[in-house]
Amino acid sequence: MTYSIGQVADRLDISPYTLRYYDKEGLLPFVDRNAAGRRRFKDNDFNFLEVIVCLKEAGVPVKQIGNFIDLCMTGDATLQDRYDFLAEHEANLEQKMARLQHTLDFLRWKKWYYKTALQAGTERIHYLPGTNQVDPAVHAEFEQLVADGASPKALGELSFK
Amino acid sequence: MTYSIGQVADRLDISPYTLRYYDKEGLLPFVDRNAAGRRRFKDNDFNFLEVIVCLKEAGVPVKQIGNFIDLCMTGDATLQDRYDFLAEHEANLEQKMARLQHTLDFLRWKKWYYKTALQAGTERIHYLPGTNQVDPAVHAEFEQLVADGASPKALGELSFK
DNA sequence: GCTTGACCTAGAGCTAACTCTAAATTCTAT
DNA sequence: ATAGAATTTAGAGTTAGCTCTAGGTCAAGC
Repeated sequence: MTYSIGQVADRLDISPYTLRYYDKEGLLPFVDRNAAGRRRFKDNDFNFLEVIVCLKEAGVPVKQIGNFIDLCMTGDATLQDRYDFLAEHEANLEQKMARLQHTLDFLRWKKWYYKTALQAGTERIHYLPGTNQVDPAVHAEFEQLVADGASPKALGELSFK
Repeated sequence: MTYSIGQVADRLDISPYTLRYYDKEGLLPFVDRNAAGRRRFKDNDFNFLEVIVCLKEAGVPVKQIGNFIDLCMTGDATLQDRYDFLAEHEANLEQKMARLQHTLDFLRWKKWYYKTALQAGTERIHYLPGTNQVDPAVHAEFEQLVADGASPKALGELSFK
């Protein structure tokens, strides 16, 4: 069974343009061509494509993905390199997710900030008296609620009175 | 207390070029200037800067961050819009983190794939007999180990024999 | 007073990752 | 058999987000 570039594009939810671009960049050396020069993807090719999509999602630049594919085409001598490559990007991704968790926490605290302002009808409730500067104690108040067991996500929900 | 662009750049680990670019894009309308036209950041400005950095990390495009800052400068009439903006990007970020978790899971299964190949000395142990195609049962085997309680992260570690 | 470094603007340049165009060919369905 | 859709290539164009250059001003230390 083989698949045209359009069929693969549909299945992976990627445009044919993008697939050809990846091919040009050396990411698809495993793809066969028919007599007329058209790409014929095999079932096994999806194993590679899955890896490419995964590494893209992990934020690995196209060129580096190309390096990895090169290792794959070289054979058993590169097994350790391929393992190391994946281990490195696993670590990178773990760090990125930890950063994003902090970002999400921050977003939730700001949501709570606006929820409480909204309920008061004005942002001034968060300002130091007589100024337009945010009172640092406001953040501390939020942190205290969390420390007392409240869910940061629920605290910011408007339905949560 | 005020701060120069260089001091702010150091503190946020962002280049002064980037800060000026953000200013040009309308992200820093709150920054004062001294008599000579140099930017003087106030302590309260860091509240805005924190939000900008957070939204950037969350993947919000610079233009949209500018829209949010505009809302902030407008006053209490936009409190609901600001809340909605943050709620939308909270949801986006939650989805993104869920996708990244799947990506991380995939990366770990592939690491296990290479760990086991490495221990066998060849990738052929994962192929269907007499072919160069990966046996789909290999992934199923990994999934079974996870279902039986193994940690996906630990399964891929080389020290885990 | 002078030098060194930080800052200013306008605008050019850069990179990554697409995204599309043009002109030609091939495949598919009637 | 033929119309229309899909595919091919080379190469141009686009966008976001910086990043830097040039030419000038300003501020702090010796």
